Amino acid sequence: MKIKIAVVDDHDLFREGLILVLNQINGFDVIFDSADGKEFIEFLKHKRPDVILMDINMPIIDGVETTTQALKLYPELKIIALTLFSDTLHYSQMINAGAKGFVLKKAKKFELQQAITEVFNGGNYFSQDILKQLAFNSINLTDNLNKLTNREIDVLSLVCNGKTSQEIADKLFISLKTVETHRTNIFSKTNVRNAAELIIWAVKNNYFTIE
Amino acid sequence: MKIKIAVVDDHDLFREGLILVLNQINGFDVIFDSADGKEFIEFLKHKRPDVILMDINMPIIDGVETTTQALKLYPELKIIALTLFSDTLHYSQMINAGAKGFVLKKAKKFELQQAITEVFNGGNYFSQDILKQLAFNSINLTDNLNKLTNREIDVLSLVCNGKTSQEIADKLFISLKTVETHRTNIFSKTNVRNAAELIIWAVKNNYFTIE
DNA sequence: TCACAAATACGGGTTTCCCCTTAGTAAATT
DNA sequence: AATTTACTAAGGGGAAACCCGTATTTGTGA
Repeated sequence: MKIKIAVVDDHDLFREGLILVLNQINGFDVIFDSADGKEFIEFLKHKRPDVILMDINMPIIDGVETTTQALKLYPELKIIALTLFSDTLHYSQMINAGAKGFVLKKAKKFELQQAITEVFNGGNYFSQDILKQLAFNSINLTDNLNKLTNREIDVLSLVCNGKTSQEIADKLFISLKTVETHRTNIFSKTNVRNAAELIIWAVKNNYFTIE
Repeated sequence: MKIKIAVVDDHDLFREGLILVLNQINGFDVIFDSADGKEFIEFLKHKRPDVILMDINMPIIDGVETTTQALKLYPELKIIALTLFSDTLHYSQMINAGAKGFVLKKAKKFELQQAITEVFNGGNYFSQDILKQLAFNSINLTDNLNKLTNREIDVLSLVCNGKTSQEIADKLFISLKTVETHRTNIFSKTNVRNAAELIIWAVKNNYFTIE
């Protein structure tokens, strides 16, 4: 019995290539692929893949949101985040959303194969780069008594992408005032004065990567 | 006679997949691939591909530098930039380096096929996304390429350190209004909207390093 | 079920930012 | 000598950001 895989990634060339790579592997079968989280959610109504590879950065609905929605409907789904980025912000969002694994796009075929197999068998898989990062941060940030909440991390992520408060409000479907509250709280927790300093803080603490 | 293609990209999964995609296409033959610009330059001593697909962001030697070096040695090489980024700075650098084409990684297989064929036949290929952006920014672009003045770089550096305009004014012994003028001019030259985006731009373009 | 943290939201006030325009001076270029 | 570029500066206006405090709802764990 082959492992049924779905691939959700907006980069067409990457997705097409990935499918060929996966189908070459014995025991793997890509049964669905899409450039779009919405299409994927639709697909789940008809069929359920064993393992899903999900890009984080996508237009319309991003990987975090897609994962959240999918798991709300079908909590038994096994989703692996497949991404360019290795910073804590990105993967803490994906882990909060319920991802079972996290593999970087720069990984080799073998690592991806291992991740899919592990997750399929009910386990987790997080790439070495990420585990290192986690270890580093847990040492570094425990002194930083004040942790950020999930929502604050969402806001932080968008601030770090240069978004204005209004844009953040629109994206998260919350009011401008709420975003401002989150910003203020983040500033006080991280001990910075403005968005510029926050970005610097986030990069320094490996919460965020500028690529 | 098949078109001999080389692929230089540090993302293993993407490269592997891309090779499979290209070899599926009739008349295409990937004869070399590498995660590393240096290795590619070495390879050119022995064999010469018809068309090269080159990633821009790579460790050690990036795509711009690799392209420059390769064309210095073998000016007849046909290099297509294959990249995640669609910002003007990235592709103007690649065009200056001598790239014959520019395709985004989010492109579809057909577009890449077209690009390779065009370039192989002595033409150029630039993706629609890029041409659109060029047209849109054509007024701004020539200014944008004019680098920042010394004073603007002073201000940029302080903005990137999270300083407010007043702090910058105090530090440089100039008036607040002058700092604001510099800021505005920097924004328009770099095509960003605010300090947050400027920091991201500056880091991306190696004007500034955090840490 | 109670307590508490988290997320949401508003009001009102201050500061900073951002944009547009104009303009003087000095230095470099043609 | 004339033109251009860089740096300086300012006014004015509107938008965002930032800083208080307060308050309701929701969810989770004790």
